[in-house]
Amino acid sequence: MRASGRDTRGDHGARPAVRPATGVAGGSPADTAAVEREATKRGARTDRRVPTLDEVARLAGVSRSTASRVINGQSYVSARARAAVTEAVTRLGYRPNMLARSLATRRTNSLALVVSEHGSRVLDDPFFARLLRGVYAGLAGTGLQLVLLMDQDGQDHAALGRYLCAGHVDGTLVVSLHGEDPLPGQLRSAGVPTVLVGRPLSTVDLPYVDADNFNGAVAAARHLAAAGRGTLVTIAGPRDMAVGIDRLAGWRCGMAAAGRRTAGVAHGDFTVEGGAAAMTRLLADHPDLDGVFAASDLMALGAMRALRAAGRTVPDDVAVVGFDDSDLAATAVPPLTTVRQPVEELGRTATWRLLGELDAEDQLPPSVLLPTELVARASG
Amino acid sequence: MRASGRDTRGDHGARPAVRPATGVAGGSPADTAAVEREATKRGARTDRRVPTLDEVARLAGVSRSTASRVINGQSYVSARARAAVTEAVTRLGYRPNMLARSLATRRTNSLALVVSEHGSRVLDDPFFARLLRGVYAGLAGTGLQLVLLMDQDGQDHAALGRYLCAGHVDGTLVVSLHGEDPLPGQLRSAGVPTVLVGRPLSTVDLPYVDADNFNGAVAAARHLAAAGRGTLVTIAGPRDMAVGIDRLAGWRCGMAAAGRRTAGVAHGDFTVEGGAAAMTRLLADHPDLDGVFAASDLMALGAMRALRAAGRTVPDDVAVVGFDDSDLAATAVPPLTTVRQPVEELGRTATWRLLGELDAEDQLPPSVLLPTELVARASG
DNA sequence: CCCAGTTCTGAGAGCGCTCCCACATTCGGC
DNA sequence: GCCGAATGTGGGAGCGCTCTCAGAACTGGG
Repeated sequence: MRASGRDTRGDHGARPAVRPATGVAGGSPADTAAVEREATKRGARTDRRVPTLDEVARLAGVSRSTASRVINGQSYVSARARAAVTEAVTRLGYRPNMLARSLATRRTNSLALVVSEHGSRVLDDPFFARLLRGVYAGLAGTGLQLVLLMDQDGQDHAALGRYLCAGHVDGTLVVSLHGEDPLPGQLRSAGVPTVLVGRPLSTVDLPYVDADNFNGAVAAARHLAAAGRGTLVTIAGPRDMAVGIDRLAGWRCGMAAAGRRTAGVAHGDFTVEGGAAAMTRLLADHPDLDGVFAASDLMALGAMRALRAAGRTVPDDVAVVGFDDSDLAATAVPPLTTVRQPVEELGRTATWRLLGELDAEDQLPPSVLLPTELVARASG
Repeated sequence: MRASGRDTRGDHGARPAVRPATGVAGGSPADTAAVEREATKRGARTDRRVPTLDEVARLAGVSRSTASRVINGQSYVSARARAAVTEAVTRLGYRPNMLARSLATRRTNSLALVVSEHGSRVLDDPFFARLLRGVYAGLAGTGLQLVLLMDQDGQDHAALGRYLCAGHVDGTLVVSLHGEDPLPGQLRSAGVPTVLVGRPLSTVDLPYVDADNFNGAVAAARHLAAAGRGTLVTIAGPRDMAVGIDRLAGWRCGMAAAGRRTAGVAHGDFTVEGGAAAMTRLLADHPDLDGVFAASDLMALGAMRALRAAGRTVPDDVAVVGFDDSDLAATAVPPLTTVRQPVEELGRTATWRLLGELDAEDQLPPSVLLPTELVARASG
């Protein structure tokens, strides 16, 4: 028994009392036996049979068809039959088996939000929380269940695609695509209605919803150039994501339009640490820099931390502009000048677009771009 | 068409060019039409028929049984048949329909992680990111898909239970239970293998895995009492969660054991803001306080912010002790003294326990409590 | 009282897959 | 050459549900 040596209790719900400190680390649960256990062997489910529609019908003294009609609230059912079935349902504690229903109707009433990113990383970025809020808002009142899927560590990336294409969900929202991810192509060819959040890099024929990253970055460049800063650098996002590419392109374009050149570019991974590291590199290469545009708020915060550590003040020595306008931007010290993108609306719009797809509405816009705008605060 | 007035583009994947700023907010996508649209009307799926096992078998010139054997990698298949089926599968782009397979096998090869909390709130708390990491670690190599489910705004809480009990998943991990949530009971009676993360308040006969909150809080009390602080207060968690109750009980017990009494208790909701508000209240009631134990790191950070705002220094004027030992604790200024709970291991252990349940292993511990320990840093 | 129209009901054929069972082959050993 | 075992294959009955269709049971107007 693997749990030997670990403090265990069976008195569920009992009020805890002072006990000797729990100790004894014991073997890690992720031991070899657990790892080698294959999925195929799994599944000796509780054998307590769950009641089926047939049993309900028999108990109610009607046919399966009539029972089904009652359960799905259809008309053309006599009051007597309806009462009998309702009674039988509660007596038996019947719950319709969704799998069987879905198999027959070809609908699951659930959608997936896929984050093409390792799970643990996702939850650290406030972007996803906001996006999720938007998606939920878009889903309100539809009766659809949203399931979240993320890359798992011990599992190849293709498992996600297999899951989605196997009929588990009616539609898919894909966010945070990297490089040439095969996922959109798979979904496309499997005929799973899909909307991408964020422009894909690969040319896949799927609708997407994105913020206008390009023009947001143009605005940032224009702002810093107009502020009379001399040596401007940028902390760009990953090279393998459209959002990184677009913001860098916009920045370059805005700089060019203002007749300026970019002194230096460093790439970060949208995290605070990445931003700080990039800033440190930029400071080493361009000690005279006095303005920086970071492609995300988190990276801007990291940059500010690195600047502070290097003895520079913000905004006096160096102006900092971020991107996102997350909650952290306004509460930062000093408050962060940033480019606002409507993240909730991104989620809501993508959801709404996907629902349209499911309803086979025509006249749907192929893709949608939502406006971004510069929010000037104290940092630059 | 609802999207009228919004900037749309069809040139998927094209490099963006400078465009006039996107504007025109347009009507919110979550308009009435979208809300009233019922789930039942949904689902005109792409009509491109997906190939079935029958078609694969026919193309390969074998029976459905043989085709199935090949696809599931069983033995007793001739090399010739195997090759023919493999060929047919790729030619047709066949993907097994999981719904049908699950219906027949009564297994779905997926587990749910249910967060009994509104989605948007979840992602703000680093606890969940760590827990998720642990769950993924526990799942590595099993081939099981994890789906995340959270409370949705426009949907009654029961929808979650219905989803889980309807055969969508083989097992469920439930975290962040509040009060007398009916969910565990539903899962129990539906026979869905379930492990709770965190002690439930209701007396439901389900195994749980939890940190030793009680003794952790005892240690915090002992620590503050031994530090020679005179007036000690605590910021407790929600009254409707076991984790809140247990930490408060532990604190009280530890204080009593040290022959001290608690000057004041304020409840927070585990967020930074809640912690700050609670601290402000406590300061008003007990201006002479010089030590505070917050039931979470986030609340401790909020408390530190409120203390700073009130002109108190940490730890000179007031000692602060948190709970969790999240990443934020070590990087806080000053670094936070806190009670470490092994969150990743909590996730790993719960997962491992659930896998054991699925494999119908006997000798499984009913419930497990993992040790906590005080980590002394500068804040108190 | 008959017949068209409406309301109600049940039989039965799927949905796409698995898996048991029976039947065909092949193989090796005496 | 014969027989049991090992190996390969197809038929068919489910899994639990939906949904069409045909027919039964009521209406009520002429």
